[in-house]
Amino acid sequence: MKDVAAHAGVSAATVSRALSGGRAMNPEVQRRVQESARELGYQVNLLGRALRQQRLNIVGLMVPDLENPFFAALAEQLARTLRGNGFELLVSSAAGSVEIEAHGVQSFLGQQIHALVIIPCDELASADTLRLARERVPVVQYDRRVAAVDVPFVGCDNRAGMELLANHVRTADPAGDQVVFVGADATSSSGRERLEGFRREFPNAPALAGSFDVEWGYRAVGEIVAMGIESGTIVAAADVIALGVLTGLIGAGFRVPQDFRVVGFDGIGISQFVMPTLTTIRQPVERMSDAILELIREGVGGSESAAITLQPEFVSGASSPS
Amino acid sequence: MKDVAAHAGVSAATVSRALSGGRAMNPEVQRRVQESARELGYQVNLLGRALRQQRLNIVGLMVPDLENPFFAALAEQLARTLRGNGFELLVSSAAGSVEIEAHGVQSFLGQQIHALVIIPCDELASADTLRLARERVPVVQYDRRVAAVDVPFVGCDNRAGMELLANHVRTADPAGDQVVFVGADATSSSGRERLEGFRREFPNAPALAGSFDVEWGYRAVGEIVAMGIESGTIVAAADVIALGVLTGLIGAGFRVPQDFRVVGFDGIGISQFVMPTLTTIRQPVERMSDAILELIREGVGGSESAAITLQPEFVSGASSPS
DNA sequence: GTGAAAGCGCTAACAA
DNA sequence: TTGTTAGCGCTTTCAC
Repeated sequence: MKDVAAHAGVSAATVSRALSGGRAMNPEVQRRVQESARELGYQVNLLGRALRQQRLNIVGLMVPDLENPFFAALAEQLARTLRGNGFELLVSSAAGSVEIEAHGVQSFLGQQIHALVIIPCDELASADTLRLARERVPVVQYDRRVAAVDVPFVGCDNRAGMELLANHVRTADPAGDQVVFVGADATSSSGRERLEGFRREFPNAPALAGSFDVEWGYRAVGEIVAMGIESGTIVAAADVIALGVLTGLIGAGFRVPQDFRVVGFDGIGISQFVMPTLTTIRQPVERMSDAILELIREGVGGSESAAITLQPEFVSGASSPS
Repeated sequence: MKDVAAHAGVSAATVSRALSGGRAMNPEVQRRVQESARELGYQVNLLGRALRQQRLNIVGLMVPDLENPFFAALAEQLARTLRGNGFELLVSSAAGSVEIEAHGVQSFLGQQIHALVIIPCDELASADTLRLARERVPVVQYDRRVAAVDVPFVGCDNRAGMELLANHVRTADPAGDQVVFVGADATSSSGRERLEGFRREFPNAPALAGSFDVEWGYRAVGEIVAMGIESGTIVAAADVIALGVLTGLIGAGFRVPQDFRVVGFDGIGISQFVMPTLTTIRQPVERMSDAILELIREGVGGSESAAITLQPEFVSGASSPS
């Protein structure tokens, strides 16, 4: 920076003003400084700036698992939204572990990020991490909620989504054949709420519990067959699970949708193009990202934490390629 | 930090020593300082530390697209490897754009990251970004290579992988029925090398070009049908593409593997559990991550850039769930 | 409109 | 072994 100042024949303060562009100044001088900077290949040290300003214009996103394509899609969309508004998004994965999550959040905090967006790993065990983070920086919970901690939340209405799915299932199959729920772990709010939503609609249908990944859906088919069920509708708690279910069904020789109908939840990323007739519930990812941006801008001030629950929409199954 | 020093009755330098744990010191004092720190909820400001030390123990990973599950898998594995060795991995996505990639890399550099790992967007247009980064920090190219720039590379031998696939295809189908390649864009080295590998094995087979995503595989089925092909083996340049192909085939009423066999490439993440009979080539992700760690540790010093090309392995198609 | 100077939080060299 | 001091690169008063 000193070099640029010398090269342009001004002081370091002027270089700073010329490049950060905040205050009014002689445009001719500004141009000269910018040219010198380019010529010398100078690039501001964000650490120096952040140390002085006490904040970096970076938002951290902590996800439970990057290999879940729904989280990847959330990350991509959030990055897009923030990028258009002067922020950079950096993503870190907890790899399913509460300890790694805690450690990663600590690292984010140490870097003086502007805000933290977190999809908590565990409805209970992530609470301490959230409490800690909230003392230092604006925090938003995304998609999954730790209710015990007073931190704003943005997500979709999982129970309403299940209601939409249930209506579809009943319409498509008024005879009321077998319905099975292939759920995820109940240690996340989304998993629990979707199970509750399903139970309210189909109190007597069997519900299996697993995790949010393809493998579980694949294995669940074995369990369903073992129950003696050979046709019906399978409601998966997420599209990744539905994908595994479809794979398992076809591998086991069933026909879709003749033998089994499969519906999912999330409606995003890869699943949009997976298999025929995957009907799903689409989460309003753009609006959720916008809501997060808004919270971050406000600094997530009050002790009165917002809980922004947006409405998902029904998406009918894809047809085959022409 | 001053507060902790006062609380423990020592100087700031001692607090620093006690918490970063580098130098020898009175263990009793160290314990006291650590206790004070915990009591006051003190956490080091990594910015201050990095500013002083001129480096952060963070490695940046720039990927073309987080929604590609193969890249997500690479990111997860790299994070795991680095985490075990004192580094933190932060991920940023270029969202398919060279401009966003350049901007993200600039941001990483401004943060004084310890090293940059990059899966370049474009075999040509990413060159400037690589050159710029290499001036400031150790850089490793991963999976895709910009040959024009002298920056070390870690990846797998795509041509050898295609050879393995070809052997399988010929064995499974000695009659030699129709083989079609559903490729990706040739603006990435992996896309180009896999196409070349295919061409060398099947000089006369048709090869379609598209992109590394599910949607393209799905659409490719339409093109194949339009060519009048109604059975054979489809070689996809990546598992994500194979996934789309399978979806398209089944949606169009074909049977797999009776009418069409499908093989993929990458062998990682979601694709491991997708559909029956998806045979693929598995990239040695763990060994690739280890190689990257090694390069980062060495500081990627010499002007003689390494090109570490590891051997992939053949993975036969999955069977159905029991 | 611009420069001089102070200081963000930390650590490394040196002195005690 | 510990304290003192200087300074990493930047921005922001406060004078001019």
